[in-house]
Order: sequence, then C-alpha cells, then structure tokens
Amino acid sequence: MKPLDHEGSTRRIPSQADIAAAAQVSTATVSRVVNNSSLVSPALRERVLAEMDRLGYYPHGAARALAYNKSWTIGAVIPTIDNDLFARGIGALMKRLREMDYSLMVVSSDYSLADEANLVRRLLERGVDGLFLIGQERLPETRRLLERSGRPYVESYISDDLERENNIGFSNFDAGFAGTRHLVELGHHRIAMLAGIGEGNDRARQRLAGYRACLEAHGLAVDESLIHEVPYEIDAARVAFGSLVEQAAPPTALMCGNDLIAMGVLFEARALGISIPERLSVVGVDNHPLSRHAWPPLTTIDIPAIEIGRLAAERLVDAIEHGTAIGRHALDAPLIVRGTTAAKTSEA
Amino acid sequence: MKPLDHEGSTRRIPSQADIAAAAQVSTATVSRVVNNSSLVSPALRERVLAEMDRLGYYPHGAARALAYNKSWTIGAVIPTIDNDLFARGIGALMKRLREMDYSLMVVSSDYSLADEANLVRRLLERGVDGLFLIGQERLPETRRLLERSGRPYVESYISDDLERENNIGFSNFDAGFAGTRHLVELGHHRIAMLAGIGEGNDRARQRLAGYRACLEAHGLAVDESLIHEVPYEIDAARVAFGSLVEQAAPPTALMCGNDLIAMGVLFEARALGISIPERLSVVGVDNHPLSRHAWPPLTTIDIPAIEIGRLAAERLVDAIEHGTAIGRHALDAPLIVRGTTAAKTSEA
DNA sequence: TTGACAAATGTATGCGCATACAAAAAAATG
DNA sequence: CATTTTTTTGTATGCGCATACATTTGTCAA
Repeated sequence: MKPLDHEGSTRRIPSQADIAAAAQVSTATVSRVVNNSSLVSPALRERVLAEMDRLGYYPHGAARALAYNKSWTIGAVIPTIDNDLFARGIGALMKRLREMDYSLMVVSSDYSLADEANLVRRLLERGVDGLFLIGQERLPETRRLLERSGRPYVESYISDDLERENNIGFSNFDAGFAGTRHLVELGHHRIAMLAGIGEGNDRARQRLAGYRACLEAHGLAVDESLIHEVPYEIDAARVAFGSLVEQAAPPTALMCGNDLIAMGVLFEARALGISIPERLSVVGVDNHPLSRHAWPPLTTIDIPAIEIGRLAAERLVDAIEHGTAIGRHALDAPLIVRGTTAAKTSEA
Repeated sequence: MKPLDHEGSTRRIPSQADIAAAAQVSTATVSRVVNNSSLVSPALRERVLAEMDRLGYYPHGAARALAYNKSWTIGAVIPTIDNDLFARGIGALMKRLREMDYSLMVVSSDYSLADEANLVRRLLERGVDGLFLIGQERLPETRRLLERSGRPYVESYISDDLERENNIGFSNFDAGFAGTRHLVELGHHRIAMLAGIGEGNDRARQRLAGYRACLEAHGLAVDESLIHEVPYEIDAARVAFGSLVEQAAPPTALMCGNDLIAMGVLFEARALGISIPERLSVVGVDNHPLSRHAWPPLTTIDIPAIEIGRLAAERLVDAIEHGTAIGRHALDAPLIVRGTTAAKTSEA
C-alpha cells in the first residue's frame, strides 16, 4: 500500500478538473485544449498544456467514450491466433487501424460458433465501434446481436455466400477448384483431399466443395474414401496422410485444406520415402511464409491476408465515421505453382 | 432500412432507463438486476429480465467503466504478431483472460521503443486495467507513463534484468549460453552466431551475450567475423548464412537467434549442398511448431510461450483485483536436442 | 464616450451506470 | 393493533468529459 496524500487520498490519475484547478481555468477550457479547439487563447493554452504535462494528464477513455458514444475501438473475433493466416490478417488490420487512431480488441473462438456469439456480445458490451469476423456462417443469435447493435461489421476470408453483404475475402470454393483443376490438368485422376474440419468452418467446407465440383466438372468420380477431414495441425495431417497412402489404390495427387496440412504431408511423405512430386503431387492453400522454402517448394493458393486486414480497417472506419457501406470485396487468390506438383507419370 | 419505432426515431441501443420505463421500475432496480444483486424480488427480477431480453439490452461498457473506474481490459504491446512465438503467447493470454471475463487490446510496435511509448500511452488512454509488454528495455518516457498510471504491468519473454520486478519470462542469456554450450560440448570451437537485430530488442542482445559468454567461459576466442545480426526472416537468414560460409575458414557450428533464422539456414544449406549436421551443426531458439518436423529436426531451446501468456493473465488480474504484486517469474527454457547437431568430425 | 459586435472563457447539463441514502412495503414482534 | 425490524424499491448523485448556452472581456466604429 502506498502512502496516501490527502486531498484525494489515493493519488488518482489527474482529471480535467485537476488540470483546471491547477491552471486556474474552467474544465471547459481544459477540454477545449485537449481537443485542439481553436477558440482558446494561445496564452491559456500554454498554461493548460504546461499543467497537463506537469501532472501527467491523459484523457479518461471511458468518460470520453461515454460523452462521444464512440470508443475508437474495433473488435475482432478469430478462430485462433495460432494460425499464420489469421495472424497476418490481424497484424495488417492492427497496423492500419493504428494509423487511423483506432485500437483493436482481439478474441478467439476456437472455431466454435457458439463461443463466437458470446464473444461478439462481449465485444459489443465493451463498446466496440465495429467488428471484424471470420467466415460468413453465424448462429442466428449472433446475427441478431449484430443487427441490433447497429455497428458495422465485416465478414472476412470468404466471399462464397452471395446472399451476404459486408464481406472482404475471396472465394474458397474457387481456391479448392483451382487447386484441384491444376492437378487434373497435370493428368491426375485419382486425386485425394485432406480437407480442414468443416464443422463451424465454412471456408474449409467451401474449399472441399470446390474440389468436388472440379472433379465432377471434369467427369471424374468423387471417391469418398479419398476425402478426409483433419484439423489444421501437422501431426494430424501426417497421420491422416499415412492412412491415406496405405490403401489399395493410393491417390497420385492430393489437394490439401491448407498449407499446414500440406506440410504435414510433405514431412510424412519424406518419412515414408514417397517422393514428391514424382509419386505424388501436392497442393496447399494459404501461401504460408514457409511454403516457398519447403522441400520441394509447395504449390499453393495465395491468400491475400494482408490485403484483407488492411481493407477491412479502411472500410470499417469509413463505415463508422461516414456511414458508408462496407460492400462486397472478393479479392484474388491466385494459384502459385511451385515444386510439389508434376504431370502424372504413365506408370503411376 | 428497418421501420423505426417512434419515441426516439433513431432506434438507439436501449439503456437501463429504457428497460426501467418498459418494466415500470426504477433504473436502480434495473442496475441491480444487471449486477445480480440479491436484494431484488424474484418477481421484479423476472419482469426486468424479460424486458431486457425483449429490447435486446446489453450494458454500455464505457458508462460501466466510468462508474467502476475499471474496464476489464488488458492492453498488450508486442513487436509483431507475425511471429509465432508472440502469437502463441498472446493466444494463451487471450484465452486465459477470457476465462476471467477480461478482454485484450493488442497493438504492435514493430520493434520500435519509441512507437511502444506511444502505444502504451494510447492503451492507457483507452483505460486498460493492466499491460502486457515484451522485453525489459523501455524508454524513460514509457516508464514514466507506466508508473504514473498506477496500473500493473508485466514485462515478458525475458528475465535477464535482475533489477526489475514484474517480469514473466526466461533468461535469454541462458538460452544463448546453453545452445552454445551444447555445441562446445560436441567439440566445436569455430562456432558462429546469426543473432537477431539487437536494437530495441533486449532478448536478442541477451542471447548474443550468452553466446559470447559461453565461448569465453570455455576459453574460446570470440571471432567477430563469425557474428552477424539479421532480421527474424527466412530470406535475410539465407543471405547472411550464404556469406558466412563463403569465408576462408567457415564455422563448423552455428547458433541462431531464433528458429526462423535456423530454418533459413537449413534451407540455404540444402540449396548449397552443405549437409547438416555432418558439416555444420545448427541450434535455434523458440521451438517453433514446425521445428521438430524440419529436416533434420531442429535442435533448439524451448520457450514456454503458452505458460508466459497464461501466467501473465493470472498475475495481472490478481494484481488488478487484489493489489498483489506481479513478482518475478523466470521460467525454464530447456535445450531440446534433435537432429541438427552432432559431434564435430575430426577433418572439419 | 458609448454601443455593437467578436473573441475568449465559464457555467450547467447529459452521456449510462452504480450506489449511498431515503422511502416504502412487508414481516416480525410486542 | 401498534411498533420495530427487515426486505424491497426508489431518488439523487457522481464518475470524467464535451458542449450548448451564458457571461465576460476585448475591439472597433460612431
């Protein structure tokens, strides 16, 4: 316990009233100085600024937020920060928001839509001015919360639900389709997929849907025994891949739900002595920073995470400050062909 | 556009006053219901809860924060979220805070101590109840801000400055020392270091210091031409490593500032045909999730990032709610020997 | 000198909430 | 039934700030 000086015993943070008293002016004048109002004389402004500096004043955010009914804060709900893809997007969002004098409150839902609802509620209670969400699939409860709040929000990393507004992302369906098409065009027809877990993850489902659609579009049968859902984890991917290649007629090509799964496959393939791309072609999705250094360098779909974060920051702040609509933004997610894919060899 | 209910055409978010009016009670009663006060009759409580639900009420965070002088929010300033080590820690911090009904505001300083000062100030203005910072090196200005605020704060990921309280981390010096010692014990005496950029990064400096100290402790000369500072990026590491091995008497072992640098080295070594660990032993720091899958699996120092985040959450909330001290917490960062290190061959 | 007007400063109020205190209602006691 | 005690509810106030409006001071023209 600190010693107490009386006259405000618990050495509080100084308020405008303290500054006003010290500088012998009214609180209104202090407030004007804080807000750079033009109608305060240079002399007084100086005096007030000096006292603010001397007493170490800084505005009380809650009071300010209450008076303005605005918190200069955006809330973000992401499945997990332990995923480079989201980390990159959040990083860009953070950076851009900072430039515009906004802050970011981040929470993670662990891929649970129910948790997401609670977190959205909490962020709303914390008074965020806008929200950044992943995916377009929400619980009705979450929608209700969102709509009632009247706050702008962005649904990101996906643009597949054409019914929905306010999204900044890309087509995961197209990503799955394009990756698979690349394999088809290389002559593969036994193409497996190690998809991400679909539950509560519309991005993963759309990628898988794109894969299926591509096979069908090219007259190839969809063999369910070649499709597995695995968590976005190296080890899970290795195990899943192990059992995939054990079966009687193993695939010659493999579409992966993301780069982490693909890397798991690369690691396990090396352990099993399966040479890539000679015996197996592999495609990922994400363009993880390490992917191009992998061995062989991973063929993947580049996701514009940075751009998503940056754009979301701008559209959100614009919506907050000028009431503009977020709009729909389906960015490009191009295929990056590297070393893990090759034409099917005749014997395979 | 939704139809507007009259009596306040701009359909505001309902306040306690609205609920009070609708339920025919006073605002005090509503407040009591919100806060689960025991002294409100079940009948009234029901009525109020029903109205809250009907009107979609949720408390106004800023008002609440103003009345309580508490925001239930922690602020975190990290160099960058694009670093798995920090992402893991922040993730754990986030998760634990959530369990205790706190939120997290995250900002990134890009390894700039000056930016950090601004960000700390901003977070304080936003009314955070406590702060999570990386490192123990601060600008005096930042210290002043911190001390004046009276808010508890944690300095994390390092425990080397024994003068300082409030830290939750590990000894980066020891990490550098232990990694290097492992190499010395394997018989290497020409040991290089690819350290992280030291400016504004006391963790990187301490790791380097540990390396130097270890060499000296074993009577080995410190050859400055074998020491390079590089950013924590794969490409930069590859380039730096390339020039390192070009020189007349290349090292037989290499201590890396972190795993990302080490992986860059692994990649470049493969490209250059330098076999690891036969011709070169490599040690990293971080225990990045991919490190154990690398080829060869990377010998590294395991950093308890999850534990740091979790513990920080607990100590901070404890400090906020009960005024307890944060204390000093130097966690273990053990060496994990894997496949990138081997005894020096006689000819090398 | 006076009045008209502009510039500078102060006073009073409300933002939404929690709570000390006051009042009313209900229950217990004599 | 009156009185005291307990439980329940309401009223008034302040948290720190921004700002509409009121007041004062300064400037200029007549």
